[in-house]
Amino acid sequence: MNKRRITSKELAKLAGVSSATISRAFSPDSRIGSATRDRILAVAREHGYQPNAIARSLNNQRSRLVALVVNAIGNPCEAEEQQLLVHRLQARQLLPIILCCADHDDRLQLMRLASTYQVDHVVIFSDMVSMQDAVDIFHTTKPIMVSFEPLDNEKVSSVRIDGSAAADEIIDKIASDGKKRFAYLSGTKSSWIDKLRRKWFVDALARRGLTLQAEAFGDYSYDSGFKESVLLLHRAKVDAIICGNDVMAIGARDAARRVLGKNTPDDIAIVGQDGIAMAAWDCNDLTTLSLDHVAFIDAVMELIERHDAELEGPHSITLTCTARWGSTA
Amino acid sequence: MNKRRITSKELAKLAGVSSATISRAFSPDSRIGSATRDRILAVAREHGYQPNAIARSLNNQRSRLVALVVNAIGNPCEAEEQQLLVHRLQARQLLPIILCCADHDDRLQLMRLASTYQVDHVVIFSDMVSMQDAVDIFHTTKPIMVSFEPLDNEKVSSVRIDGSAAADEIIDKIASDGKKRFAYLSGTKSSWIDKLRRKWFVDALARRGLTLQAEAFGDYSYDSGFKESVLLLHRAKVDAIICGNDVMAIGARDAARRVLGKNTPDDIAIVGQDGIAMAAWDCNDLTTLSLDHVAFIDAVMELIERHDAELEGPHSITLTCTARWGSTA
DNA sequence: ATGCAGTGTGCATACGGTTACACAAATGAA
DNA sequence: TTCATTTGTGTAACCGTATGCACACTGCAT
Repeated sequence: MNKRRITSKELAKLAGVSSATISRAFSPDSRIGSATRDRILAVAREHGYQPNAIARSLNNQRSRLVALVVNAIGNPCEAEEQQLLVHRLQARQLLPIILCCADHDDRLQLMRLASTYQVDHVVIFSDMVSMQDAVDIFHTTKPIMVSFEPLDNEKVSSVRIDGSAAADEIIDKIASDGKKRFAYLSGTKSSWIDKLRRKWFVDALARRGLTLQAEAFGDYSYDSGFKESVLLLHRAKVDAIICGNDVMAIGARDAARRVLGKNTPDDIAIVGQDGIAMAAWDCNDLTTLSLDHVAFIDAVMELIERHDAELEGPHSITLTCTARWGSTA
Repeated sequence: MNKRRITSKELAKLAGVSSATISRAFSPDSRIGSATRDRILAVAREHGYQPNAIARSLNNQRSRLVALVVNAIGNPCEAEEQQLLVHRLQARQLLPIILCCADHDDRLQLMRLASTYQVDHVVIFSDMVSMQDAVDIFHTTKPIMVSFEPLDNEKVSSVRIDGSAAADEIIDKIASDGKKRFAYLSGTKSSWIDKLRRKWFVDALARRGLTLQAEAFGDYSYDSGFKESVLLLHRAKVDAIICGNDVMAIGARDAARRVLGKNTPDDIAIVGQDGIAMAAWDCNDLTTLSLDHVAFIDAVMELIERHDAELEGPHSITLTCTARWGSTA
C-alpha cells in the first residue's frame, strides 16, 4: 500500500553487491557464485523482494502473458476447457488474461488493448472472431484459433474438430430405432462452428437419403433451447432433435417433456453436442456428440509450445469426436 | 510475426517529431498542438503503432491489470459472477488475470507470481485463501476479499453476505409443511463460507427448537451431492436436506428420486444455495437461498473504485440474500 | 519596444530490471 | 613460475514510454 516495493538497486545496496548481481541471483542459469546467490536470496526473502515482472518483460521482450479470447465464462462447455487450459498455462508460469465479450466492436477494442501488453500467445476460443481480425490485431504474435474454420493461413495455427464419424454413428442408431423426421436446433446463426456441426449431421442424414424436416435457431442457452423447441414441435412433426450444444439439448428435452408430454427416447430422440460433465448427470443422461476436453487442451498446449520453440510455419491439429450414449436417443 | 512492433522513437522519426511528442499524442490531456496530434495519429495508424503497455506500466507505476483469484472457472455460481466482473473490469479498461488453482501451495505460488506483475487490484473470490496470505503476498496492493470471513483488518476490503433472514424464511416454510428432520450437506470441510452458510440454517432451526438430524460433506459438485445424499438417506431418516450450493442440491434431488424413490417436495424438501441460472431451469426449479449477482459485482466494483480513488482505510459491504421459491421445498 | 502569460516542442532522466563487455581473481596446465 | 582459461562481479547501455524542465514562439497588454 503505502510501502513501496523494494527495487533491485536498493536490495543491491543492502546486500553489498551491484544490481546486476541481484538480477543474476534470480536468473537460474547465469554466472554467479553460489554463495553470493544464497546470500542474496536470503536478503531478498527478508525484505520481501521479488523482481518486477513488468520491468523484466520490457527488457526480455517476453511478457509471459497469454490472451484468452472467449465468448463467455459461464458457458459450461467452454468453461471446462478454459479451466484445463488455465491450469496448464499456470504450470508453465504463463498468466492468462481473459478477454470476454459479446459485442463485436468491443471485442476488437479489447483485443487491441490486450495486444499492447505484448502478450506472448493468443488463444482464440471464440468463433465470433475472424481470422483476419486476429492476425491484424496481434500482428507480432501468431494467434492460435481454436476449432476454427479450416482456411489455410500461414499466420495462424489452429485446432480443428471432426465430428462427422460420430454424427454418422448417432444418426445410424436413431434411424435404426425407426425415427426418420429430424430437426436441427442451431446455436447462433453467425457462428462458424455451428455451421460445421450442422453439416456433420446433415451429411450423415444425406447418406441415408434423409433431409432435415425442420430447423430453428437459438443462442446456446437453456432458455433458447426450451423456447425454440416448443415452437418447433408445434409447427413441425419431428421425432428427433439434434441440438447445437448440450445445454440447449437439456432445454429441448424439458420442453418436449413438460410442454408436449413427449418422453425420450421413445416419443422423441434428443441429441446434444459438447459432452460437458452435466450431460452425464443422472437427471440428464444425454446422448451427445462429445469431445475429449483433455485431448483438446493438450492440442492447444502443443501449439503454444511450438510457438515458443519458434518452429517455423503454422500448424494445425484435428481431433475426432466420439458419441456418448445416454438415454435420450 | 517476424516484423517487430514499431516503437515511439521510430514513429517519431517517421513523423518528424521527438518521441516525447509521440507520447503526448497518445495521452488525452497533455500539451500538444492538435494539428501535430492528428498528424501523429494518422502516421501511427498507418504503421500500426500502439504505445507499449508494458513500458507504459513501468513508467506509470500502474499496470491496469487485476488479479482474480478463483477456486474454479467451471463452477456455475462463481462463473456467473466472474463473467459479470470481467465485463465490468473491461469496461474500465482493466484487464483481468485469472488465477485458478485447487492446490494450496500452488495457489500461493501463483499469487506470488501475479504480484510480480504489479497488479493494480486483487480480487479474491476464493475462500481457500487466508486473509493473512493475501496481505503478505500483495503487500503493495490492498486485496479485496469476496464473501470472506468478517475479521476486521485494516489492509483488506471485503464484500460480505448475510443469508440469515432468507434461511429463516426457508426453514419456516419447510417446517410449516410439517417437516422436522433436517440434514445439512456441506461443501468442502475447510471452506469458511460453507461454515457461515451452515450457521444461518442451524440458527434458523434453533429458533424453532430444531437441530440437525444428520450431516454430510461433499465438494460442491453434482457427483458429491448425489453420492453423499444416497449415503445420508440410507443412514438417517430425514425429510429435508439443505445443501451448500445449488449444484449439490440438484445431485441430492436426483439421488432422492432415482435411488430412494422420494419426490420433492412431498417426500423430501431440498434446498440449494447460490441462485444460479440453472436452478431456475424447468427440470430443476430449485428452492434456493439466492444472491443477487449483479448487486454482488456492483459491490466489488465499488471497492475497486474506492481503491483507485485512494480513499483511506478499508471498506466492507454486506449484502443480503433472498429466498427463491421453486418446487423442491 | 518591453514584459508576460500561454502554448508547443525537445532534451534528459526515470521507471526496474537484463546483459554484453571488461576486468580481476582464481584455477589449472605446462 | 608463467600463461591460458574459467569464474565472479561491476559498469554501462538498453528495453519503450512518460514527464519535469528549459526554451522558443505567439499574442496581447502595457
